Amino acid sequence: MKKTDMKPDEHNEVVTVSDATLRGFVGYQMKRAFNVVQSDLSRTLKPFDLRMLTYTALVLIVDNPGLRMSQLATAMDIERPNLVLIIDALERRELITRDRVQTDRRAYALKATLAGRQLCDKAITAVSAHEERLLRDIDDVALATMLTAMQMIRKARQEEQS
Amino acid sequence: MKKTDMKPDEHNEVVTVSDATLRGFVGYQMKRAFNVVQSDLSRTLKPFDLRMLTYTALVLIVDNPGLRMSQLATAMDIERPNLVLIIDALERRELITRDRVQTDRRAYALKATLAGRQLCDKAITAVSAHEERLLRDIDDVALATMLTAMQMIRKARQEEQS
DNA sequence: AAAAGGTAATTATACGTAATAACTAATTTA
DNA sequence: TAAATTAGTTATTACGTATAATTACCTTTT
Repeated sequence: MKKTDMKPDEHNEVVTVSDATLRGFVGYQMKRAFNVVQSDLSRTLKPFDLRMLTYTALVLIVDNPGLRMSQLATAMDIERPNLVLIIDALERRELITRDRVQTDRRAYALKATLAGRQLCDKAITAVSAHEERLLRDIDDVALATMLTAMQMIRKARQEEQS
Repeated sequence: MKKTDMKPDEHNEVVTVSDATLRGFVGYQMKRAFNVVQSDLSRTLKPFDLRMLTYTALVLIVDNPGLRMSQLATAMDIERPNLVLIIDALERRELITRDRVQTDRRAYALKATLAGRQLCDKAITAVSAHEERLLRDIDDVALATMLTAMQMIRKARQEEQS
């Protein structure tokens, strides 16, 4: 039985912690792994003054010029209210523009500025390098299998909710 | 190119959102998949009035009677201060006891009560059933590969930090 | 025995992410 | 035109995570 804590047992008390029950759960493993990936990602994005969600939003805006906020919220799978501050931050730094749509004056068309596109490119390069380093010991087939499985989990919910 | 939003294009504007750039990143896929798993887990634990972390702590205490808080924090990979409220909640509901260790009166020995063990068993059963349902379309080999890959990601950080 | 340093748990605080209700403004529909 | 809907916003709340600082206790050294 694998133990996570290997201190010597001096007082006949618990000195090793068994997570045998939890280890087989996908939720448990995924949470632990995601913590590692996320903290690596946060560190990687820090020099660009981007957070996980501002980065995601920026990439999607660069790739989809003219996007509206509600579309972006749907794509990011977050609630509209939570997108507002993210967009505010990107606009304040002049990485994106937020222009009223002529045909629907309730909506904003989001577009990346030149500075936004340049920062986005640099950030993507940095994130790629960091992921490659973090995942270098996992072979390509296993990685592809994991990515496919994770996409299936996303789809599983979509089907459940409809 | 796969699009996530399939509304009809009525005004020649962006109506589909491409996440092609992000889709290949493990961090992106894992965040999305983890959101699904976590929200399913939260719903599953709600009837037991447990959250993800109180559940994890309870299982580990049941499996490791006499555990100390600092050991539990290490095992859960969270900071000691953040464990305090979790343990408070479990103790308040009399699912665990928190007794001073005689040989080291700074520390507490954590043990599950009978009620704690019973609730834990029920919760584990419910979580197992929900995970099985969520993952039923993923074959066992792919699942095992994913679990292994996620454990390797955890180890990758350990090595980096030493 | 006293001093110095370390450890266990706690308190307070802050940040990032997520969910909800309630609101304004604009648009669509009935 | 009135009613319902949609886009975006504000405010609030909750959860998970991280750090600094504090108290109490332990261990080691002298």
